[in-house]
Amino acid sequence: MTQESERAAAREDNALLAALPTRERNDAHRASQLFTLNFGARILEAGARTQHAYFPIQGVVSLVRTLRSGPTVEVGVVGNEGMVGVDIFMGAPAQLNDAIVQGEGSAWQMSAEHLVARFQRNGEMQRQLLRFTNAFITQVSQTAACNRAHGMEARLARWLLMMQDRVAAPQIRMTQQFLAHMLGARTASVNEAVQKLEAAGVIGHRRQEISIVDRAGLEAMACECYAIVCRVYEQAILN
Amino acid sequence: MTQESERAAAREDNALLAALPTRERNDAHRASQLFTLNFGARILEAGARTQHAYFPIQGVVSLVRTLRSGPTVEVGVVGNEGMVGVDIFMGAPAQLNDAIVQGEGSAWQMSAEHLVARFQRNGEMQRQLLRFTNAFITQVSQTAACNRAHGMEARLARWLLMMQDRVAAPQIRMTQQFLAHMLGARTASVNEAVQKLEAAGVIGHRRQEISIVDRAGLEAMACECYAIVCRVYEQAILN
DNA sequence: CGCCATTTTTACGGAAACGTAATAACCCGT
DNA sequence: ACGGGTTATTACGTTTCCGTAAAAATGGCG
Repeated sequence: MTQESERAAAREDNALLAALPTRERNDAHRASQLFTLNFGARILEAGARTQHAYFPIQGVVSLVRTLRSGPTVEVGVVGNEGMVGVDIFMGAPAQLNDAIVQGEGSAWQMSAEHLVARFQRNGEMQRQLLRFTNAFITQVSQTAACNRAHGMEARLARWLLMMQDRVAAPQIRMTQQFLAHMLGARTASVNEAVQKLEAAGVIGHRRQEISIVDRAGLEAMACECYAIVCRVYEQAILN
Repeated sequence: MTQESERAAAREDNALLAALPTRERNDAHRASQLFTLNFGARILEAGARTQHAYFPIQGVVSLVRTLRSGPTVEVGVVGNEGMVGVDIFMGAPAQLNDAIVQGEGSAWQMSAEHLVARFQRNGEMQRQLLRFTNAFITQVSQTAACNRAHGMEARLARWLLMMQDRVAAPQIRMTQQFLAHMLGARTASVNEAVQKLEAAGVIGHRRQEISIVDRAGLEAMACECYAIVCRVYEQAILN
């Protein structure tokens, strides 16, 4: 089996579920429904009790915090490698992030009750969920530091790379306005950064779309945070 | 029992352990040693396998991320209400934050093995640990957004308030240099902010020390993040 | 094919923080 | 009371990003 087909195969199921023993995996599937991730959909709402968890098969979900003072900031991003709705099994009454679909695709949707039941069986499912949650904590930590220390350009480069890893396509579709919401900045600032990256020859762009032209070059312009988060997820998924 | 003495009583044990049923609580104590939190001590090291968890009784521990590019940034802070070393039961090989003692005091130190064993008993201990971890995720998320959106002055005010809640003393001792490391800024920038807060009459300060003069005033100058994180911890600790 | 709403790009003054580094204040120990 | 090292403060030019808003371009639809 080539690397190519392995990658394709991996995208046929959520990686977290795929890592389960066959029996648990089938059980998880039976307890779930396929759910379409439509661009822009808010699948979790800040402040509301979380009713469902989502295990993305394809597509990307951003966890976004809206500040009273106005701006919104993305604190983490979840794709095939993880799940959305950790608060369910963490015993929280609610969570404070919105979860917004960034990249279209599909996900397994599991009710809170079903998820809790499976978590409490203390098996591989629990183990995988916790490992993922820990990796997620690392991602958010890194974002916290990154937001303090790194400039727009490097942060944009990181964001594009993380997004591409999860949509597995050379182009990324969204308005710069939307991107600005994710990065917690002005549209104009994002635009400036986009143009700098383009001038450097690492990305191309047109209305509603950015494409990665020179991945290695883009990685070089991204902050260390990209590599760090990648590594952490690799470790979390390996058994 | 007055509120005063209740508060004092609460500080005789770590709140997370104190919330356990007597039997589990005693068991946790037996599996732990009292550990002195000395100012500046690094009780967890980034990249190293976490050998011990710490349940602060008094004192404060900061979780700090060091970026390759130089600066250090605090991503979260833990006191009496929580514990340090969540990665142990989250099944991680290591974590990427340093844990540094910010406020002197003491803590229960429990070995990773003991903690894992107790976590896996699936009882109230597990439940409390997970609830705390979720609150901690919220804190880090908030910090991520805060670092992007709020200015030095507001962030400093928030930091002072959070620190004071955890040391339960009117003064906070540390150099502005140290503070700058926490806030991920220059000493000079911190100094400027300190002076502004002092000019506003909400804090006083002298070498190695900042004291809170007008708490309500300071709260008014802090960003929303302070109140949000407070509320989340309250909810996590209530059963 | 041209209109129109959306999206992108440009513009400009200003605020916040930075890098660097020199100077001043403070306090401990002798 | 006097050093001397640590800590705080001030200084200055520079960069990055913000707020606001106007101008330009893009592309779908009639």
